[in-house]
Amino acid sequence: MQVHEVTRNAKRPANRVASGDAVTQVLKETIDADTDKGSASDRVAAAIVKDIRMGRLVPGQHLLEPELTGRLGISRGSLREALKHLAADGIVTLSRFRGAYISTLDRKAVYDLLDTLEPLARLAARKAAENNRSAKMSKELRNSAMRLEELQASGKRGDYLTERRYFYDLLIEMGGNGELARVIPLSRADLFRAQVETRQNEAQRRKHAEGYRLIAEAVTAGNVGDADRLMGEHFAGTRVTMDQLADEVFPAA
Amino acid sequence: MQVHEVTRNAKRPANRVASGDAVTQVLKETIDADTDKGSASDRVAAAIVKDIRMGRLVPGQHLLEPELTGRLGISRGSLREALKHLAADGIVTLSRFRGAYISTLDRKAVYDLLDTLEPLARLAARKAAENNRSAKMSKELRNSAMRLEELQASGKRGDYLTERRYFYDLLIEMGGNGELARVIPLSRADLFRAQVETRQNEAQRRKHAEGYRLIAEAVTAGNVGDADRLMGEHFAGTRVTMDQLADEVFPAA
DNA sequence: CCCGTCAATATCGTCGGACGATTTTATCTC
DNA sequence: GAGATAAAATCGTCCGACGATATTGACGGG
Repeated sequence: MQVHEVTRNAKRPANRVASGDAVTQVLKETIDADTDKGSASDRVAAAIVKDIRMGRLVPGQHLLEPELTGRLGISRGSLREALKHLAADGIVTLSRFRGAYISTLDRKAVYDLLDTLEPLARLAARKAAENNRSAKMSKELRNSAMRLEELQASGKRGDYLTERRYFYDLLIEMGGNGELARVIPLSRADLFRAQVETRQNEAQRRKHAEGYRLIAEAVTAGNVGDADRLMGEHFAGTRVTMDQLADEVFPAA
Repeated sequence: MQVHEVTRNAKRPANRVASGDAVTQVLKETIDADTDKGSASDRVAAAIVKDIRMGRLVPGQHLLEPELTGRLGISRGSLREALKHLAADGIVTLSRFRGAYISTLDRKAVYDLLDTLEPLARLAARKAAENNRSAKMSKELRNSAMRLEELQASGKRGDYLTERRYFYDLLIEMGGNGELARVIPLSRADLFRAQVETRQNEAQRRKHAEGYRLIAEAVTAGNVGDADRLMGEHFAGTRVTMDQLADEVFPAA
């Protein structure tokens, strides 16, 4: 399970300039600006996932409770709820007396994730195509796919991943399946993407971004079969890319 | 996310006699006997899911923090972690100042759950069939399917659901996909089953139990295609059963 | 007798401090 | 320099407290 940022009411990612501030303030800002509602632990969990996307937290990184409570201005109890939540989603790994670490995905974990995520993503695409009644959301989905191609070209990796998350949130919201929104491991996919994103070459990245545009077109055209098939091809392409990446990208867990 | 009872190392359900004790002791016993490891919040969450399977907690039921901490002998903090976890998995619904309730699934939620669960269950069946190397686990899976038919006939609903959960845990463990174990909403399926189980007629129940035997045979024979197809037919049968059930089984959420 | 108003109660979300258990690190001795 | 010992760090759990809000019950008027 992933961090349950409210998937309904998917929120357009803010186009914030990345001020290279002291890390001490970064998480705090993230919370105040973007995840301003929900319980304290939900806000913290969402902020940590976002910081993974933005590259401010990297796989393997050590998270200390005293430090985080200090930075985020919350109590240990609330922080522990957030970490427990993230651990259940496989975003962080908790080890007693030693602290929490941002999880690292080895090669098998990545293929397992892709195998599990694919049927859910295809379901999301089918449901969205079949259920899409809102012209506004259709337009927003196409816009998001367009922004993805722009962000890919501009090299803003963190913003690209945040926009990608928004794209999936939109797709799921359009499909109207609340269970899918709860189950689909988008946050773990964020972790996966953050880990491999910088290791891909230009062609791989471009193809990845193009996939979203094709999917958006099929979905907004109400073409259920194409939406499903294109999402499948998108995953097939991702697997090919993974096959091409060196082993060092996937440290031993 | 569902309650992450350690799915690896799936534990055979104890054939405990249901002593109709004071409810005050029931949860406590459940914890001590069956969920004896892991953190306090994990034990509590697992115990609550189990009590839902056993019919000791019913959908819509009100859970009060002071009462539960008293019964279970844990602090409020640990209980809150457990409730938060269960809420993320859609097992309980938290509403501020009003308490926690066992979630109730309306008709749409049930169909959404089935749509989401089906591709994951089929993936589990395929992976188990394709990956099954342990003769011991194959035997255990067939035994579990056999016990399911016995328990169905004997009318022990709670034990049937617990065995069913064990069957799925086995299947997933055999498949060896750790991501699937994390994502598949088995606890929510438990909630769904507990809600509808008593409303099904004999024929519906018998067919349901038979499905597991067929699946177990295909899986242990290493027949990937059949395993996938049979799981799909199993879900198709479940949908037919749901279509036949009266609306009153699915209260307004 | 019914209904609206208002106070008392119940309940959650969060906080801060405390303790034991265990790992990690630093210090000291040889 | 290596090993043993002590100190520090860190998590898991518990307890008590406070504010905020919903629920409940009492009270009085119509």
